[in-house]
Amino acid sequence: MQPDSSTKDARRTELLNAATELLATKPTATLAEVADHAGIGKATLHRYFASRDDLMLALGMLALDTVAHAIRDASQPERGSALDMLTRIIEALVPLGDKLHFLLSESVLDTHPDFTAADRAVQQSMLHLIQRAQSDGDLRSDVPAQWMLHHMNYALYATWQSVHDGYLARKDAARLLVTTLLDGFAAR
Amino acid sequence: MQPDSSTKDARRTELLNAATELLATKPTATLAEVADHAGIGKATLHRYFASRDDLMLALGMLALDTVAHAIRDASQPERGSALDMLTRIIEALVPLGDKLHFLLSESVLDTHPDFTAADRAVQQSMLHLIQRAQSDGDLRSDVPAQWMLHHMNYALYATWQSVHDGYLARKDAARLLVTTLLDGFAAR
DNA sequence: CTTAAATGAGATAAAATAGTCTCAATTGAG
DNA sequence: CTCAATTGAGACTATTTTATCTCATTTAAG
Repeated sequence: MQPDSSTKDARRTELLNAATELLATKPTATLAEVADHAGIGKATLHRYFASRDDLMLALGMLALDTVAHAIRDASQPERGSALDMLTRIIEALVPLGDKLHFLLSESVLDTHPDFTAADRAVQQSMLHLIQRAQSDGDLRSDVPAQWMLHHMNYALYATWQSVHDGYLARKDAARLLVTTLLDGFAAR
Repeated sequence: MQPDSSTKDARRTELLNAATELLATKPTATLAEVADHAGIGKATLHRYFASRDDLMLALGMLALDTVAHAIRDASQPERGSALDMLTRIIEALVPLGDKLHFLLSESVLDTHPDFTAADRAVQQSMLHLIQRAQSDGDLRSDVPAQWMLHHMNYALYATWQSVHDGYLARKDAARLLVTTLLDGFAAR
């Protein structure tokens, strides 16, 4: 009868997550492959997303939502310094590497104003956090915050990939990444 | 008359460089777009590379050759420590970021044994260099060399992109990347 | 159970892309 | 200059992918 909107939403999200999983590692996958991987018929896929472009936009938006949500959850501004917050955020984002793919290397999304605007907002909030850590004297001030952010984004993605490909233990990943970003590789 | 093989080779390489330029930022570009961007007709493109797959493989191989060559040139084993060599290599690789794209995120190439073997060889030589720098006490020994390598590869690509997109001065790039990798972001 | 909505499978149509072919124009070696 | 090779433009075909449509089956609310 009446479609239960919450159920339908959940199904839609599941579908998007399955699509993310596949497209993050094989961006050229066919819509038929996406439907297969999600375990649904391609007709159904089209009922949820009229075109490939629609799907890509939804994927970008979900990625953004998920990341933004993780950042909010990990922030807990009342607890700890800006650097502590950043550390918690990094730990929270490593498992979301497949979503990050859409924020870093999906040039199709660059043409969607909705997406680019929302993306800018998320990046901006991260930038402010980095700048606060610089003011606190916890992060170097002789390195541009913008650079740190960009570098961090790619490092997050690379780390997720290491875990995904089986070269790095999931539980080691965040710690290794944080020490790499903060302390670098040089021996002291 | 007789085709001058060196001229023809040079033209082929120019073609590949143009293709690299486009496909590194827009991996889904059409063959017609590739031909356009290279300033040639698509018929000619097909005369050099029978299929898209052929082109991709040639791009991967050129990327590998270029990178391997840059590494050899920058090495100069007689001059300086392993860490010095690594630093020179990083400086040399930043401008080759578009080539790196094919070594990092072109899943099509994973199915070409020729490519994966050659890639493995290059990565292996870099790994040995990192391990030497660890033995020398110049790089931390409590961080896996394999991880450093993987992280470095992505950092190189991210840096090239920053320059390419105009967010980072070409002349600042290598220095910033080296200090990031070696010293990290934490204030001392 | 009943029934309307949602789904899957696959046929089909439409569109995009890859790849082939022809021919006139250009190039470059001799 | 001459001539054979190479090229570019675009028509054309083949193939792949996207998108639509139909209909029998499944699902779940009431």
